Amino acid sequence: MAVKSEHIPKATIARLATYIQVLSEFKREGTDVVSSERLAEACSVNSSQIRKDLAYFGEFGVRGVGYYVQELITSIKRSLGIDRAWNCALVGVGNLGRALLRHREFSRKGFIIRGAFDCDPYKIGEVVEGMEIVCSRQLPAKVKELGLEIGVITTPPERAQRAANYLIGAGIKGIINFAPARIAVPKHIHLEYVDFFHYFYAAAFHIRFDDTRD
Amino acid sequence: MAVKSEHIPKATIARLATYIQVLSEFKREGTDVVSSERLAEACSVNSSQIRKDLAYFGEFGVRGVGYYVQELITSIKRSLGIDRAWNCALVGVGNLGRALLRHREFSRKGFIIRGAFDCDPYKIGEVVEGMEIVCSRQLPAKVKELGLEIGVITTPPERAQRAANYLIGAGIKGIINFAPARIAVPKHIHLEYVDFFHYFYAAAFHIRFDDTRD
DNA sequence: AAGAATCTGTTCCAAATTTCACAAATTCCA
DNA sequence: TGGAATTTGTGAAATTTGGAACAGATTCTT
Ligand SMILES: NC(=O)c1ccc[n+]([C@@H]2O[C@H](COP(=O)([O-])OP(=O)(O)OC[C@H]3O[C@@H](n4cnc5c(N)ncnc54)[C@H](O)[C@@H]3O)[C@@H](O)[C@H]2O)c1
Ligand SMILES: NC(=O)c1ccc[n+]([C@@H]2O[C@H](COP(=O)([O-])OP(=O)(O)OC[C@H]3O[C@@H](n4cnc5c(N)ncnc54)[C@H](O)[C@@H]3O)[C@@H](O)[C@H]2O)c1
Repeated sequence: MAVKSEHIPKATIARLATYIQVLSEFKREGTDVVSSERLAEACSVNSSQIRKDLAYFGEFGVRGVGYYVQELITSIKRSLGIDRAWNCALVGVGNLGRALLRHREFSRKGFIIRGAFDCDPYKIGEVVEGMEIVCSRQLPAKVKELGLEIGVITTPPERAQRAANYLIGAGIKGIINFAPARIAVPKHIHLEYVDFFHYFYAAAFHIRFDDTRD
Repeated sequence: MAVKSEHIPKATIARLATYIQVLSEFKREGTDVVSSERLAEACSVNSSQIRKDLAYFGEFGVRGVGYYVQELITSIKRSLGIDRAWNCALVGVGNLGRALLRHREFSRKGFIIRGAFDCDPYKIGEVVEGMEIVCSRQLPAKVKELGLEIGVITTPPERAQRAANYLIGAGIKGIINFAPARIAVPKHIHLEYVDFFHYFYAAAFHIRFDDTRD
């Protein structure tokens, strides 16, 4: 994939995800071509922002016409590296882990949970959504065997570092941490934090202070 | 609460959430005082970033000393408007909705899910985590009765707009949308999108392109 | 076929955000 | 008590990000 520029802003990656979502809706509605202006409106961003975001990766539009919806979806997916499947390991099969396991959309979008790991002996052996829960100690073997690349941590926060250590030792390439705990990883491991409370805090802050401004 | 400045960057709000998380860990470990330098390291940010973020809301530190951990947690919480409880409505009690309902941490942090709504007749009447699922049509009555302020949408994406409409009609003040669909809301309603795929896309992108740079 | 209309890609400028650097405040210690 | 050692809060500099504007490419219209 040709990345034209060195560094791509985090915000651009976030917006590209939105573009895919909205473009998919357009496609479902039968829209074949879309202008940056129309896409911008649906995504609540500026149209030149969209054109600039896309320009990091190439030229995907046709002047005087716009963007072909399906083609643009494909191009963005290739740009993000999601034009192929990613094998994931889920560590911690509790409430949230189960919700993720049962969510069909993950595999549909190319993120396939191929291993479910827990350390609770009562859970090991249980089958959730056609997937047998195995002991965390089997991580190294399974990561190699199944080619797992992304680790998803849904353990309690105090166990997140240990789960990360297992994953890293097993040779995982990136980690998505749903537990509300900072964890330390070597520089070559990509780490994403998913903090639900962040969104609740932001909502509370804005509700409280946006319109009680007197 | 005294907000010193007009506009506060979204990124600042996000970081404040991280600061609370890390400070809580420090507190648990028995640390009473912390410098911006040490906090910065734990949060992987620049120390003057922290000082500037805090400066939006007031002066919470002591020169030559640092910040008193408990005091700073309290100050940040007050700054964000989470020094009180927020009553929430959960709309769509499926896999994800149940995970959220069962998650004790929400009420512990002051976000109390007081109403669970669904439109599936098979689910209405069921009790999850001590909460009876009621029909979405009861939203207006319940929002008033229970003083619900934040609506949490965990319906399928094609129902997200309808759920939002119910919530808005019922007089909710803000919405957190876990469904992967853009929704339209009036300007006075605060809206947060939670898109899990965003994190997976970002991970895929960085794993693929950070270290295959040749 | 020529001119009007449309819409992208890109350059240039403005605004916002982050980082640096240091004066001011506080503590510690001799 | 005074001077060294810390560490905050903040103004100024540097960097990053977003937006306006327009040349260049394409289609539409007559
Ligand atoms: N449930 C939610 O809606 C929700 C929302 C936001 C964040 N979270 C966070 O997600 C995480 C999981 O939440 P949950 O509600 O599913 O908790 P849970 O207690 O239901 O599940 C945690 C699971 O992790 C397993 N586990 C513990 N240590 C482990 C280890 N070292 N290796 C492998 N597995 C291990 C436990 O056996 C358990 O099955 C928590 O950190 C929580 O704070 C959950
Ligand atoms: N499960 C996950 O891990 C996960 C992860 C990311 C995103 N999401 C998103 O969260 C949403 C919920 O996912 P899920 O797995 O829980 O789906 P689900 O199908 O298990 O649950 C959806 C629930 O919403 C109810 N519902 C439908 N229309 C409604 C309406 N108008 N009013 C009230 N309730 C209504 C349904 O009856 C059902 O109980 C989806 O949009 C999904 O894409 C889920």
